[in-house]
Amino acid sequence: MARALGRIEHTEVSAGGKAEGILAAAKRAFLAAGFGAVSMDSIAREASVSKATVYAHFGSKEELFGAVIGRECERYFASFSAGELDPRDVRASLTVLGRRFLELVLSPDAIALHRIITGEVTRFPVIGEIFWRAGPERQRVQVEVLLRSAAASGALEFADPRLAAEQFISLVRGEIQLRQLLHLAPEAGQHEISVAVRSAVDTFVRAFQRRP
Amino acid sequence: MARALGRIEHTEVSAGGKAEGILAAAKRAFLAAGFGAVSMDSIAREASVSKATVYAHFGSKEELFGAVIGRECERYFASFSAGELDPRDVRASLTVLGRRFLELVLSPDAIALHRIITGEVTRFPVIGEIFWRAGPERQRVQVEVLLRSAAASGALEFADPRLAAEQFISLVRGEIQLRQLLHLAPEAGQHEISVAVRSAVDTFVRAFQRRP
DNA sequence: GTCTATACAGTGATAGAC
DNA sequence: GTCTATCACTGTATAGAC
Repeated sequence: MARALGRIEHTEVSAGGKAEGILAAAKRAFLAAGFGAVSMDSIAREASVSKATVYAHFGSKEELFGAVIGRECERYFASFSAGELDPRDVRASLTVLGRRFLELVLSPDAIALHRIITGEVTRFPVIGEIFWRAGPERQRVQVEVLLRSAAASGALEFADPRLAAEQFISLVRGEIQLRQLLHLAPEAGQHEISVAVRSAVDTFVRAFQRRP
Repeated sequence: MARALGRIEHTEVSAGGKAEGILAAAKRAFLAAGFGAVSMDSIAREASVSKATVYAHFGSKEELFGAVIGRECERYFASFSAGELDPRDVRASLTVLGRRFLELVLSPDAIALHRIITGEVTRFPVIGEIFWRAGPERQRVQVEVLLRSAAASGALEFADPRLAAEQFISLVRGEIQLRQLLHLAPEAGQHEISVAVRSAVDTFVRAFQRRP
């Protein structure tokens, strides 16, 4: 009984063992400061374990970094979906999808992830492809599916739906993501997101509406 | 005479004294590997001076880094210009401008600069604003000037020229820049750039051409 | 200003006891 | 598996001679 209590007290932060606690601490540290500015000492301290325990679970700093990045890529972008959209009202569907996209890629964690991946891709070439497959490529595919059904319903017409999906995403992203990446704006509010999405949808629909 | 010869031999790489040589070496090292992965030792070795000389000119690694970044931002983006364009042939003007834009931002040095700035902006907040003012903001202003004259000549019409300029740049950039940033493509060839610009101009003109 | 030599802190990683 | 203590090494930065 006393032992069980002791164990419960020991798993203060995370409920999934020490490996989870280490991953959580490493995630916070890496996303906040980058790879080079974080030490294994600080991660161990933050996770309330010794440095040797960190090395018992992850063979090196690089390995721990890779585990964190792969995990976060899957976690964040898995939530993006084009489901529950009405393909007949294409304007409303594009607006909802654009809003989901912007809310995701402008979230503080996604911005931090984007920063560290582009900053460290030279040292860890593999994380570029992991990020691309989990994020931008998956998003473009989802948009493309919606555009194809919109074309089938006759509302819009595309010579190249894949390219059109890419262009829609580019319009929605605009320059607002870059401003966030560069720390030029405090945070993107709901109003700002609404305005950006509406402008993008307007321009996109004008360009691709069926002509008589 | 012998002394002069000795001096000439000593300024092997750069013609502007040791500070220039140090800056050149630091630029190559930082752009290739990032801030954290570069040591002052390696910069001094590359510049053929001692480490103490580096510190005599730049008080710290951070100061040297800031000097390199500010310099390169100015150097690269200063070449972008919207001059010598015919505002009456708006399609041709947009194509030329889009090509200039893509050739600039997809150049290996610009990609490397973009990577390191977004990667280190958390540690050096000031470089975000330096980059923004020298690059994206200046480019958007140039595009906006062209769009206003195109609207005056009657070819296109814009409710918000500033927003339209932002959207044109977003369309031209597409996803090709991100693929370069993530090391997913070896390099952007002339053909790829031509295709990307043509698609962007097509969509943009369809969205903003004057309607009867 | 420039060099050689070095101080000093901090890093990633490991050995050995429990 | 986990800890304490320690290793070998590299990093930034500086002192002192010239």
